[in-house]
Amino acid sequence: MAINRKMDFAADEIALADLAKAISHPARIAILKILAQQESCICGQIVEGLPLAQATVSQHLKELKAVGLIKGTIEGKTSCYCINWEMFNQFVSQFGVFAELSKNASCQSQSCC
Amino acid sequence: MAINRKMDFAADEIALADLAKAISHPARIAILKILAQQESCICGQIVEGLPLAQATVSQHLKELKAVGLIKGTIEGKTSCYCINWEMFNQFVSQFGVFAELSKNASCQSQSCC
DNA sequence: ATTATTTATCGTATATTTGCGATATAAAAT
DNA sequence: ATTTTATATCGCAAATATACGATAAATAAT
Repeated sequence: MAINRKMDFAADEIALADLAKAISHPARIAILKILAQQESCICGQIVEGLPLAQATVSQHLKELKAVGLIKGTIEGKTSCYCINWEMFNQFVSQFGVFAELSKNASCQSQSCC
Repeated sequence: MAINRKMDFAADEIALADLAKAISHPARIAILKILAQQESCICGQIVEGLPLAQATVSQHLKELKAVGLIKGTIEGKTSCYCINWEMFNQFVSQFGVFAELSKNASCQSQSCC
């Protein structure tokens, strides 16, 4: 890669890409589905629900937590995770930007595609 | 990684993860923004608009095209790309699934998060 | 016909991600 | 006090992703 060009992009583009990266693995999609179904809590049952080792699941949970898509607290011996809907909805709403940009597009030609 | 566990997940989870991965780099977010602004066409100006070498941009375009988020056609000497809104909207709509799952969640406790 | 322009692809170096066994940590159960 | 249980972290191997120079391919301009 020689050098990482990530920082040459706009902050909002980096932020959106980071959120997308957080859900760019089927395991992390599956985790979000499990958490959505149970609304909250669910501790280590996530491990049982996935075809991965405990260490690997823990790592995926860490990545989701790092970008703020889930919250996690320690409850005695176990850990408890849930979706951070505020962040999740903020993430999804960012896709509206693309449609807005296209509304006042400079060229509506559709000439080639 | 030893072995790739991707295929142990559900097809729809893999598909959504693949789309998310396609937009998990700021360069590809930036490309989609440029294409949205111009609605269609725009060939190699994308390269000018990005802080990356031509070969790198071409590779990013290829990835977006591979998942169907953009369409591209050759127009004589140049290439013309545009957003595939059908795929884009289908992608975004998939995030609604998570909210739906949470509606009939088995536990609304919010006890720990 | 030759040259210039545009874009895709190849090859390769480096960076990052993924996966997991081993181990650490910390609370609960005995 | 010791053992069991639950989860996070470390360290490493293998897989993927990123970046780009060099080059190919194909059209347009001269």
